[in-house]
This record gives sequence, C-alpha cells and structure tokens, in this order.
Amino acid sequence: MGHSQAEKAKTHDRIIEIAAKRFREAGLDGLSIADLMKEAGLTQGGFYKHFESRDDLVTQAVAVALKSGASRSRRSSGLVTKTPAFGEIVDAYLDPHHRDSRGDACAVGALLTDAPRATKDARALYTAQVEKNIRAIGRALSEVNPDDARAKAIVAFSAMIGGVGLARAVNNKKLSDEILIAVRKFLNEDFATLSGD
Amino acid sequence: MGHSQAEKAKTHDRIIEIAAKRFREAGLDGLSIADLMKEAGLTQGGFYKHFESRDDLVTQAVAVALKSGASRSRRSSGLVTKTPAFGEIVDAYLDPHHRDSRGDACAVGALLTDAPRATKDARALYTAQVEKNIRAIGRALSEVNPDDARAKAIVAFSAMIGGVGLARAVNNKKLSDEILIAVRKFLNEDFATLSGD
DNA sequence: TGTACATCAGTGAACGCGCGTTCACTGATGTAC
DNA sequence: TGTACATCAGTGAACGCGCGTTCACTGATGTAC
Repeated sequence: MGHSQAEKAKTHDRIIEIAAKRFREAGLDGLSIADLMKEAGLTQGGFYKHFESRDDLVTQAVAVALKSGASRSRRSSGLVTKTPAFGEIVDAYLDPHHRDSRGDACAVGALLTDAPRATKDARALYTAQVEKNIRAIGRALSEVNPDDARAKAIVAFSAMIGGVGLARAVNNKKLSDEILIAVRKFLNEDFATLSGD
Repeated sequence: MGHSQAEKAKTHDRIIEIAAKRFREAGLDGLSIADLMKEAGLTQGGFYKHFESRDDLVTQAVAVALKSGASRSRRSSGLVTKTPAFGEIVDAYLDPHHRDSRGDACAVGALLTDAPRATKDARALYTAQVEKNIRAIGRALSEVNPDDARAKAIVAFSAMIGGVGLARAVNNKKLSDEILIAVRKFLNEDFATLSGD
C-alpha cells in the first residue's frame, strides 16, 4: 500500500464520487460511512484520513453531485459546447433514462426535499446551482424569445423538477411515462415561443 | 388512566396526526418512535399497543398526511365545496404560507423524493393521491378550456410541486419568492386558457 | 546504488449513543354478581 | 348500590444493532545519507 499525494487524491475523489451517487439515490441520510468505505474498497477507519466528519463529506459530495448531474454530462466529453438549445435541455431532463438512473441524475431534483434540512453549507451550494440552472435555461429560452426569459426559465425548471420527481415517485409505469411525456410535450411545443403578458 | 375504546382511538389518532406532521417536515426517516411518543405525551413502550411496527405507522400516517394536506383544508371547515377553481388551487399551492408551513403542507410535495424508496404500501397510497390530484386539477381546468385538460393538469401539478419544492430548498428568500411568483403568474395568466396543439 | 529512518494512508477493534422493539409490570376502568 | 375481578392502555427498563467517531497499530513509500 502506497501513499503518494496523487494516490491519496485519487482515493479521495473515488470516495466522493461514490457518495455523490449514493446521496442522489438514497438522500443525504441514506448512506453510512461503513457502507461508503466498503464500496470504495477500504475500511471505515480510513474515512477520517480524508474528511473531518460526515458533514464535511456531505458538503464536498453535494458540491460534486450538483456539478456532475444530468445536463452537464456533455461537458465531460471534452467538447467546449455552446449554450444547449432549450429543447435539448427539456428532452434530456424528461427522458425516461434520466428518471431511471437516479445515481447519475440531476442533484437538484434528487435532493429537492433534503435541501431544506441540509447543513448551511450544503444548502448554499444547492441554492447557487438552482440559480445557475435558471440562468442556463433562461439563456436557452432567450434565443427563442427574449420576453420574460428568466420567469419562463423558472417555470420550465419547476415543471421539469416536479415532473421528473413525480415520475420517479409513482409506482405506475404508465402514469410515470404519461407525466414525462405531458411535461416534455408542453415545454417543447407550447411553451418556448409563448410571449409574456 | 382509563382505557375505553373511544380514548384509545383518540390517542391513536393523535399519534398519527403528529407523525403525519413530522413526516412532512422531516421526511419518512426523520422521526424516532421515542420522540413521537414523547410529543404525544406518552412513553415509547406504548407505541406497540397502537402499531405493529414503525412501517405500520408510516403507512397509516402517510395515508392521513396525503388526505389532510394543503388544498384539502377547506373541506375541514364542514362545507361541502364544489370543485375549486383552477386559480384557487394555484394560488393556495404557491402561497408563501404553504411554502413555509411544511408540517401542514401537501404531502405529495413534502414526500416527493422519499416516495421512490418508501414501502410498497406507502408508495401505492402516494401514487393514488397523485392520480387524484391530477384529476382534480384536470376538472378545474376543464371548466376554463376542455382541450387536453389532463395533460395540462399534469404540467400544472408538476410546475406547482417543483416550484414549491425549489422555493423551500433555496436559502435565499428573494429567489424563493421569485420562484413562487413566476410559477403562480404563469399558471394564472398564460396557462389555463391555452389551447392544445 | 544501497541502507536506515520518518511519514502517513489505511486497518480493524472499540467507544458511546440513539434506534426499533420487547417485556414484566401498574393501575384505572368496565363488567359480573 | 356496593364489592371483586378481569382487562388492557400505558410505563419504563432492557435488548441487540448500526451509527459516527476514535485510536493504537501496520507497512509500503519517499527521503536522507
């Protein structure tokens, strides 16, 4: 067993990636340190060589989870992409695959009802990501119709978050698909070109 | 201390009401039996005179929480109300008071990210309530414009759930209010009269 | 290049604690006479 | 109406267990000479 700086950093990142995935799947309370370290191929004692406390892990993993979720996966391909089109955002978000692969999904959606009771730091990171997402959607909407782009971005993001959330929550595949399709269709067909009042 | 049937039923209801409130505030994992019984003015041992297990409590409390949340509070006034207008539903749901009083809020929103990992029974109750809410919103929308009322109800419910969820999650009052206002305004002004494609 | 030592990532047993659950007990009530 | 007894809602201590955290230890590596 070595302990070069590079190896430690790799282990640190591996632990955080696992935590980010499990937190998205099971919530911020749904992962024990023993299970986390076991999944990383280590024993629980080693955890404290990397993190001050569980809260410290949560903060770091939430930061990573928020940055690596869903619509951002494009960036990891190495391409420096332009602002994605509104329709691309909508289609990716309301895709059955995004609903089903919770471990890799948008963390804003995954942690929606955890955020209000999260630590101050984690909630601040969460809020910053919500603002970023609203801005990104607003930019995409501006290219179609600049009227009320920010307000419309908020509506679109709310509908996407709520739609995917409901689609994950119900135990009925038909209803779940119906929800994704209804929201996707509405945002793609009626919504983007709508002018403000 | 007596133990008439009526008294036991009252205690049972009291425990469930407290649990329904705390589950909405803290999630289905966020309440211990000792704390619950203490809040009910009892000791933890007595819990098992009322429930088979914690899961049994969760199922019963989720059933109550889903029926007593938010838009249904009207009914408790004793009035037999007509279908509420779409605008009334929207305004009540996106009200700052509904955002802030989580213990009395709509349980579909409160339990959105808990539902996918809840017990089979709790998730079935949850799904049934989602279907009911979609139908109720669809009825309200039909009175304005019958085109695509169900699909539009799904969109409106998704936007309300997502909007209130985000408004609760962010740590920034200004952004939180902005989200409520944007979604409320959109659903009230542009949405209801929209015709389908 | 080869040897001696310091470092520190990772180990695994142990800690106190709160959890869900069990259980022998209490004592006010409802019922039988 | 008054007394004796059975019932059972509620008590509170105890259970095993998993949690987050601590700690003495190990042993492969990087560094000094």
